[in-house]
Amino acid sequence: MDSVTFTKAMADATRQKIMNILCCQWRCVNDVVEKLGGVSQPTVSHHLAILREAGLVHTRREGKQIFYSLNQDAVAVCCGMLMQNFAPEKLVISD
Amino acid sequence: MDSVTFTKAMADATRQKIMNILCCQWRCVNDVVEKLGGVSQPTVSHHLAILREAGLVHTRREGKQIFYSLNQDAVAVCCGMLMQNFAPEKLVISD
DNA sequence: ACCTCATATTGAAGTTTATCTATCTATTCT
DNA sequence: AGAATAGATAGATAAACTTCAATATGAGGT
Repeated sequence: MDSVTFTKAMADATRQKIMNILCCQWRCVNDVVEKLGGVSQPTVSHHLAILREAGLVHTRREGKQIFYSLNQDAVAVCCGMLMQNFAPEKLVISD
Repeated sequence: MDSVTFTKAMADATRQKIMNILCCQWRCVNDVVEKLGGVSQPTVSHHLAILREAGLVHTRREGKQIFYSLNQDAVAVCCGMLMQNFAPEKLVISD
């Protein structure tokens, strides 16, 4: 994944709130809708699709429900990429 | 600076190209326009303003020219913030 | 004071994005 | 098979963003 796709996927307050909700736990779509508050289900579904297409979330179906969780590995890799591209002099390479 | 401002400022291909040009060196606006190619001076000026307002570039006036360079410290800090917020389980805390 | 050069600002056009309501699809239960 | 539920998709609208041409600002030189 490239750094533009990554930053575009993250460049929205609602999406970052969703990412926070999905950080460290699996949640079904309706849980996210309720936790967010004030955002419709289709809107949440749309944001989740963007995060999914960017590879930033894991997905798992369980009966009628679909669970999402944040892909922390992807976030970490992308942050590393940003550092390499845009802060190379600040990067500490460990051996 | 918050993570939404940071990712929004970075969420554009032209802006990331500009950031690359300004990485590790000072450049005046016209240099950036020429290095980019195919983008007008006002457009570059606009992108530089967005980066400036986000605190991602340093600025220095020298006669008629204004020089810009990438603020790698800010990038590094913001990447660290993203890691803390969205990849806490991947974060290694050194002592 | 005027002219020139470098950059910023303004205003407009076209595109993308976020959001909603309404509807569709897929799964489970009876 | 039919109803109910969870989530996705479609279509519409309004706001935000990118870009450019034209113009304004500001610094230096003549």
